[in-house]
Amino acid sequence: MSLKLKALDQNQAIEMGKSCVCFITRKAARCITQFYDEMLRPVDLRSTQLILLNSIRILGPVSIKRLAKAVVMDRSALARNLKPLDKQGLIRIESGEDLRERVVTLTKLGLEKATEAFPLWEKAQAEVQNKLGREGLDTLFASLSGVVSLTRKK
Amino acid sequence: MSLKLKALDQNQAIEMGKSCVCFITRKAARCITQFYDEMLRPVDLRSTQLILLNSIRILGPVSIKRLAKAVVMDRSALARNLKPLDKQGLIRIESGEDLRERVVTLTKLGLEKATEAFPLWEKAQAEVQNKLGREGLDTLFASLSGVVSLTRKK
DNA sequence: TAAGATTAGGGGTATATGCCCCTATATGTC
DNA sequence: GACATATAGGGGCATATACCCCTAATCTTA
Repeated sequence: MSLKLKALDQNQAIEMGKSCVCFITRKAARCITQFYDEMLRPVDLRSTQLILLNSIRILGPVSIKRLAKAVVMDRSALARNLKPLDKQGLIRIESGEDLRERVVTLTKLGLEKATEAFPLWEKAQAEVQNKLGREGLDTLFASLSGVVSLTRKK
Repeated sequence: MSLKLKALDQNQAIEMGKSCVCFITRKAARCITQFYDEMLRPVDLRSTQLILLNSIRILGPVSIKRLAKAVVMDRSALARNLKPLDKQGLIRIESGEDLRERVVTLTKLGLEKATEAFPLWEKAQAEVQNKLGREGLDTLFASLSGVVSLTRKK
């Protein structure tokens, strides 16, 4: 930076603090995650983990790559997040026919865990829906989907 | 769990995958964070870091506790997030009059960094606003604020 | 004022997340 | 079939985030 910029003033700072989409979105993610985490505590699962188990439940035997795309997450981050689930025996990770691939499957134990978690998730979800209202929830989804697709490449 | 539950079926799984507020919110947070991060790369700051610098800019010399409350973040998580900023000399952390407290201040270098980052942030913000529209942005904010206040204790 | 309660942070532990670079495996082309 | 290219993951590195428990400092109250 060769140019001498005028130092960020209080008004600009306040504007950033109030209107930053990244800030509000991350803040909300932290809050909502804590909320779901707390609801899921009885089954000893984090929200992120339930999300993964559930996605694996849906996508059946699935490669890391495809799963990562489905949950919109970095491949290597996903792979790491799978480790605790693997260690607990909730999923199985094996080589596929294509030897480059690793195929992820839900185990019996994993399905049981997801089954136990479901009613707790429903309760959390219902509470949120209750507070935000059906419409609030719909617009929230619409907006956030907008954010996601906004930044998706390919 | 002594009760034998009926195993989570595909429809339930799909419902969870499609409607989970936690999932969509985290997904959006990841996406938007990557977007802002990329825009901020030229000044070698992450979005989270800019958010913190900016909050410190606004709140002046501020204790960890108060800052954590302002950004709605766990105290100890915040303290750790401050470390890289401290190491880079962008902030200063010292003891306050109350010896239990640590007081955080923006340094000259930190102010410069925030100043350089501001136009980049504006650009990112403008792009998002462009895609979502003024109204989309407003509803997004309303919804997310709802989520945050929904889960705030005290 | 001394004992008990409250408050601010620190450190341990575990997860979540992304980028970059490297290796192994496929695939496509001559 | 040999070589160039493309694809799937793994590992290093750095940050982000939360919970729990512990210590130090302050405040309250008997």
